[in-house]
Amino acid sequence: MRMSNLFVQTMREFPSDAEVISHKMLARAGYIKKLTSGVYTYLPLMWRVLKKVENIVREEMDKAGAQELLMPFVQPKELWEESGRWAAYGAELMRLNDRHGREMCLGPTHEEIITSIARDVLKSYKQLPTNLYQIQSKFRDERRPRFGLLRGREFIMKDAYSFATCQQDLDKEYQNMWDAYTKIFNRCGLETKAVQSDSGAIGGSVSHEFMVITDTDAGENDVFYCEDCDYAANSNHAVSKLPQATVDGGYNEAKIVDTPNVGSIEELSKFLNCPQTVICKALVYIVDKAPVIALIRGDRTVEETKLMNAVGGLDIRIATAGEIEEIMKENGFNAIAGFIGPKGLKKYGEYEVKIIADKTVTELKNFVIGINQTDKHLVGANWGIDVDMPAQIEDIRLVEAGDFCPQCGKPLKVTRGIEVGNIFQLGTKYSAPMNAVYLDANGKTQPYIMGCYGIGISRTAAAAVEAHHDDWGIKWPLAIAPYHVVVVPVSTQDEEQMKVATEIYEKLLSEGVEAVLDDRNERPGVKFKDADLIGFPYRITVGKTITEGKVEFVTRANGEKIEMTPQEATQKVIEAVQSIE
RNA sequence: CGGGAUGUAGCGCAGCUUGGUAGCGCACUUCGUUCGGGACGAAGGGGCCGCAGGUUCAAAUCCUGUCAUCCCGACCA
Repeated sequence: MRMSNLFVQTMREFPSDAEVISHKMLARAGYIKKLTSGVYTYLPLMWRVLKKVENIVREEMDKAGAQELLMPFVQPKELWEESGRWAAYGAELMRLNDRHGREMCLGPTHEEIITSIARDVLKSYKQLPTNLYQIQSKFRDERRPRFGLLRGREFIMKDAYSFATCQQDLDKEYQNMWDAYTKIFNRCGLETKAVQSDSGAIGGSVSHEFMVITDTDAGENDVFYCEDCDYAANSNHAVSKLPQATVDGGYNEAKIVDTPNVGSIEELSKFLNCPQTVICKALVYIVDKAPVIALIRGDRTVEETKLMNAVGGLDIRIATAGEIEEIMKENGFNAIAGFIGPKGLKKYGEYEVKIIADKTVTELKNFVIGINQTDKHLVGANWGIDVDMPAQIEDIRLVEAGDFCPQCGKPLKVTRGIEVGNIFQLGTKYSAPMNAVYLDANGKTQPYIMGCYGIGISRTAAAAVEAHHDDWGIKWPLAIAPYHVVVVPVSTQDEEQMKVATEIYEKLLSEGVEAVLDDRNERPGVKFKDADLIGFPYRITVGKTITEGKVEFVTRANGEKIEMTPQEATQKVIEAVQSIE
């Protein structure tokens, strides 16, 4: 490709609406163009990158024994009602009507479709296990699209679904996919960490996310991991052993004390001159419209996903001041947030008040707790005497750096990660309600044991930019770069330079190297800046030293510049390209 | 969805307070000079000033509404 023909417009400045580095770089270097919020055109350079990521994914999936297909993007409501997700999925599902008023949606994921296809074909245990995948655009109407390709509403995803007759086969396929993912991300030039995660709206039990570790804003997930063993988990799922802490308040007797305007744990701890660890904090949540009181030790934070799962809900939020007021009133109290306690809270409208205690509060003695009276707290409380121990005790706390590893007891570290892939064990979550069954060896019908496996293709490409860039631009890993090399004649007016540059370029092309010849009549500075910004892994500069038979060979990844002959430079690129897996 | 901000050329912005022929830099076209890290000069092309109402002799500017975009909080590839 000649640069003069390449469909690209680099910009001197970053677009003002971009926040994270991958978005800034990709927009400025002419890879993507926003159409509307969270929806981007992949311009020719970007599309080449995406196709490379796709091909790596495709090769490894095929090697792992999965078969590719392509399912429709538009899907009928009926299938989603079979699985129960038409109601459960919420506003993120892009719904629309066809001309007959039939309700449809744009596929955010394809469990329903694949299950309906599988049940028509996979009728015998002899056809199992099997794994089907596709690479396709997905649509999710995100509450808040941001970070460019990292959180678009429309994005490209590889999604795979496995069907098995038993848990052992699912376990095997799960491991098989795990191994394939490790290879895929390695080949893309990305270091990933597999972390345990919550399985969220897709459902199921066991799941892992593949995270690109990056301590920047672009990493939307907190990952807790242990350096001494293999434990690693998303913060929404992580558990830990707690460091030693005071749990006995040391009060001789239970009594109600005035705590005027002392609504926060920090203030309360100062006011009473007691550690935060001897306070039992009560937080009011609304889970799918039902009220839930979460009890947790004062120094700790509730992990809302864990709480939501403990209740079995799909949506969680902290209650508003107004809702708290109503709940209090309905149960004969009058208190504001900061003075809430579990005692005496029974109902809210048609719902019962659920009380969930985190494990951290169960060991408290002579502790401090709210009693649903504004400006008052009970000190010296004990379970079973002053307050009933809640029936449901769960781990609902957010792990903190410095907590101890649940496996080996060493301190946990925290970092941020970009989730580029995930693997789930679904079990019969879809096959059972959708009556997706096969006949086993005894002629009995059984639901498939399913798994699903996703990779964000466009997100992976963006994550690669997050992981590989500098102030001047992108540093693509060779395997997913849009082109392998740019050949730059310093002056297009100089016949000798142009001649040698063109020869190098043509030789590279003939050897299967994806090369660009920067034949623009621009000053060298412009060409170098563009080369760095676009991120060609290699650059061969043909300048004045060509009279001595030398060109400059530049490696973008490390900035190394070496003088060599045109033949040597050409050979170096050819070898590098041939060494790509 | 709640809170905050912004919409003026492909990109980055000024102009708005105090209404009066729509500007600057980059990019683009032509000519000339330059030529190893985003050159210089000259001459050009490109705007429903987000959209719709209103006030006014006159609106990018004032008023009302609306739409869009971005940022901060709860979800996920």
